[in-house]
Amino acid sequence: MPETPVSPAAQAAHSPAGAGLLYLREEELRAAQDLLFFAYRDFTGAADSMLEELGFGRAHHRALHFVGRHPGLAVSDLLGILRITKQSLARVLGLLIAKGLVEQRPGRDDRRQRLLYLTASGRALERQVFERQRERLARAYRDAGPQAVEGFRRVLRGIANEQGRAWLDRAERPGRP
Amino acid sequence: MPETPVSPAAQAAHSPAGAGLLYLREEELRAAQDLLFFAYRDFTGAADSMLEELGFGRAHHRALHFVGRHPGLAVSDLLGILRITKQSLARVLGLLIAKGLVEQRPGRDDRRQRLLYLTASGRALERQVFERQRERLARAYRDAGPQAVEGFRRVLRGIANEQGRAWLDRAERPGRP
DNA sequence: ACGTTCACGTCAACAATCCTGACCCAAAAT
DNA sequence: ATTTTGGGTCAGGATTGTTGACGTGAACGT
Repeated sequence: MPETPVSPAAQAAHSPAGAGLLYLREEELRAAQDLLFFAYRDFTGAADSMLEELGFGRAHHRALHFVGRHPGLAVSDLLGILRITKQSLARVLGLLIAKGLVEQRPGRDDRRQRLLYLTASGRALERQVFERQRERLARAYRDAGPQAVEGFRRVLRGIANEQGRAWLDRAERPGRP
Repeated sequence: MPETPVSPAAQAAHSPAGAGLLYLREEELRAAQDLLFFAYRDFTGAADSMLEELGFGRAHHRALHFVGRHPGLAVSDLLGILRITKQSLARVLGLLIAKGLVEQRPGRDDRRQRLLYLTASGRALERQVFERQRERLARAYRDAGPQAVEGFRRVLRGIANEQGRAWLDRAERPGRP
């Protein structure tokens, strides 16, 4: 007998009287604001001192990170991910390129493009910065367990918009989203 | 027969050959970087246009939010939450106070303190901004379901540091953390 | 071939938000 | 009485983001 597909919310609605929807209460949603703030604050903060020593800031890290995640990323795509103007990115990217961490190559299909790649030293640096964040993340994952991690991923994915999800998917399956 | 307490990570380790630790692989951790970025980007972005119309920015929103979450918050505590200097906060808070959204009252136990409260209009505004973020969050929660939400909370809580967790706990049980 | 559009780059000035250092007043602690 | 602490102010500087304008050359459409 095939089971009828039921959404997670619908499943919860079937649990003991009304209790199933507690997680949608205002207080729960407000707590999420706090959770996101503190987690993001501390996650990004973990890399700050290292970035600072190198004369970089978070903006540089973000650029470095996404170029590393998507080798051959087009400038316009990076703009779309970071949600900043090209002038703003130019300053940040210019420094990364000047420092030999990022390189640009003309696109094969469109020679106007300046596809972005991390250099070997760029990858090395990105890895170093990643290590600063990794331990915090791994510990949180281990403490929470795989089921919780799956839930974490599902919810965050749902908070991100369509474009964000497309890039998340692409990171798993290389190719333009 | 009482069950022996087993940590979530240990439970996972007992699952089919090695698969239990997949969620701690580097690629999984890297994906978390992306997830956090996109979710936070879009979550905070949801309120930006409203804030801008009012002549405020994210810094103002953060201050407004936490004063609302913790009525009677001391200035030094807000500094500790936001991780900014008092000079920086002074500008932001000064505007909120000037606009009649926040008020200060001397502490009862320590008259040097300037305890912070949202005014009625401050609360009204904070609620309006919250509504901008709420729907996105609620939809993500509904889609993911209560189990996933619990997981989300557990992991984010684990990413935040001790101080963050203390404030998270206090938001649930009013009182200084 | 030519006109238009597009990817990216540059220059410039300004804004939001954060920092450091210094100094001050008054309350609290020693 | 002296020292420490909570909060405030002044000032100058840094990071990162914005807007507008202009330019080059590749790609596209006619």
